[in-house]
Amino acid sequence: MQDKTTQATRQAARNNRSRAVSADLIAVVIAVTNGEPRVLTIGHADALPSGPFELGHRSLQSGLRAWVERQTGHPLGYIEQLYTFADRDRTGDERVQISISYLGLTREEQTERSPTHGWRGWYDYFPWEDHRAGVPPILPAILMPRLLAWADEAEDMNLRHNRRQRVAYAFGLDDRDWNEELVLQRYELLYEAALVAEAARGRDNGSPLSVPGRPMIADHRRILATGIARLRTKIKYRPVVFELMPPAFTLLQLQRTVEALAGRLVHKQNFRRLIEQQDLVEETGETMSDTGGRPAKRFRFRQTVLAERTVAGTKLPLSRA
Amino acid sequence: MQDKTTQATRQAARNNRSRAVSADLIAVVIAVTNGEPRVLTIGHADALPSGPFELGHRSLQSGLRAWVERQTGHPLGYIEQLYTFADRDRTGDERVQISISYLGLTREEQTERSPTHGWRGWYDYFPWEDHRAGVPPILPAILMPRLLAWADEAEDMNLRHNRRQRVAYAFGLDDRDWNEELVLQRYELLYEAALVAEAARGRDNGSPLSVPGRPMIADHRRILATGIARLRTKIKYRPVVFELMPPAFTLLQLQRTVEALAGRLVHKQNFRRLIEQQDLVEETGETMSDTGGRPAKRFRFRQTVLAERTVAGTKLPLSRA
DNA sequence: TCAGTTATACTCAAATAGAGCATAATAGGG
DNA sequence: CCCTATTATGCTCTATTTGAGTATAACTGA
Repeated sequence: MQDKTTQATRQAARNNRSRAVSADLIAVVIAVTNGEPRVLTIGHADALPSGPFELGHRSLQSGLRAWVERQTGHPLGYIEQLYTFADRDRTGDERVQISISYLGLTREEQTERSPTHGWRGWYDYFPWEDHRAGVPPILPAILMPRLLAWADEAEDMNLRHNRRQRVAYAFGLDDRDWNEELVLQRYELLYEAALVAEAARGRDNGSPLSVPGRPMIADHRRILATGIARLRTKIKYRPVVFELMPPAFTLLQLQRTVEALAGRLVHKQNFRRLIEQQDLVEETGETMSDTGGRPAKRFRFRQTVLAERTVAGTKLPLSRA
Repeated sequence: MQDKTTQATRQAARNNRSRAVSADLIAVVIAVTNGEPRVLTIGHADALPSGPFELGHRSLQSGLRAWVERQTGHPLGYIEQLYTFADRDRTGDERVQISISYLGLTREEQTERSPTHGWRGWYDYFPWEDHRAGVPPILPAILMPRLLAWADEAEDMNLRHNRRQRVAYAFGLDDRDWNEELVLQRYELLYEAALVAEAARGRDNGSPLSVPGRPMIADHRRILATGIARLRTKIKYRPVVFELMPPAFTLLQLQRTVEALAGRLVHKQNFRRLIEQQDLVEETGETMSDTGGRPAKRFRFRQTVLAERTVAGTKLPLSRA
């Protein structure tokens, strides 16, 4: 049934030339604890869990789960693929390295401190991304002036104009709104403008400007940015937030989690309206009287919505204020 | 700066265990010609262009471009990554095969017929996906009865219920709307229910039911479904349709292209309203008097929107009728 | 009992989306 | 030249959806 062209192609896939490939699995594992989004790291909080895809692994996903558990002891729940990229291995040999990155969502267990891994607030890496308490001072004070200076230092007029527009768009300048999804674009601009530590590595320019945000090894911070961007996009149309919630929760807790992820505040009443009218949750019957004020009903996620609509829709109101 | 845990991890990536990996690049290349979406195929229109990622390739993308050009002579414009998956190589050796799939958008050049490749309407592979002329007869006549029968043949009550719900959701039964984005979910249901030819391959069940849609080798039809789903989703929030358009076009031509992709019709006046108010296009000044009726203005895509908003938004009105 | 705080129910207006009507500008056939 | 068919284009109208604000309700702690 298979024809010759096809056979030839598939045959080629098995011959020598493609042998020098190794595949790494890299995990961006997120939890939200006490209203802060956190990422699972290893080393000195400067690396994401990762390891090679091996013959023993039944699938990419199971290989990833195995690595994360081995390195951090933390079992993974929900995971989804982020992106695959290839790098010529920098250590000199002819090997080509393929990295397949995943986004994982869990809840941070009451685990012991460990020297080999830990949870770290993601805004440590991206301090300019948290707009819950208004625009972070670092933006107008440091980043924007430097970004604009970088844009203006371009010789070519078109390049200058292009840089300015990209900055304005990514950082919501002029009359534009801040778009919390553009995490990756912002990181890349900062990288291009050499305003993150990673940018200095390859080069020999000796200007170690004090530069914001904790760096990571290799391109791990970039991968983290990709994961954050994906998550910020996805919570708006899929019920993934619930992967980060305990079995029962109040609507305010749910709201705080969404706000933590989005890095911006939400209109409380509208948030409730949207959640309720979508039938995403049901009351447990209990009520919580924790932080002063009227006790809140507790809810649980209606697991059935996952069955009903495998690709269910969820909407979240992210106000502009 | 790097700590030991990390070094050890990255070291592991280079040792023996991960050596037996080869990476394939697979392309879903789409064009829209005469109001029909078409996919670039090789062989007897039963395979997607693909080939191994090799040392000579500068990047995954350039490797993909090289393979597509070599196999089809067709240069690629816009491409984006779709998904990466791994299979144990079925030919018996211990090799693990990683496939990285891409979506490419171009325009079909006035090329010669070729025995080794060609363009094929994508609805040949998914006849149930074209709802432009109403619900395709194949759905009520063949697929729905068989799908429901498949759901009911489950022993377990919960499984039965779950199957029914998935079918109802994916195919828009009862009061639900048809959701054109669920291409992959529908294909997977049909696969599970053994209603596509590919499903019979691994098994020895000898019931070669007449089954709809042209099959492809391996999992290529599944990859194509992934690409179609991605494209149908993406045209709603990114200005990617224009990659498929000639330099100048009328609004109706643009509309027909969108309809071809979405597999459903669009409200003409609202379509224009949306396109125009988003400043996506500008008049060329010319006018077309082709198919009877009042001549239409010709437009071109405002290339600057790509610069203005690297991740620009686009909205399209997909009516329910 | 009062002040502070959160929960929850509603109301209102602006923006968006879905549909339909009306008019304009062509080609082609009596 | 007039009439008909056909597509282009401009506008109106209504139902929804979204963003925001007001008004109560139900607790805790002083």
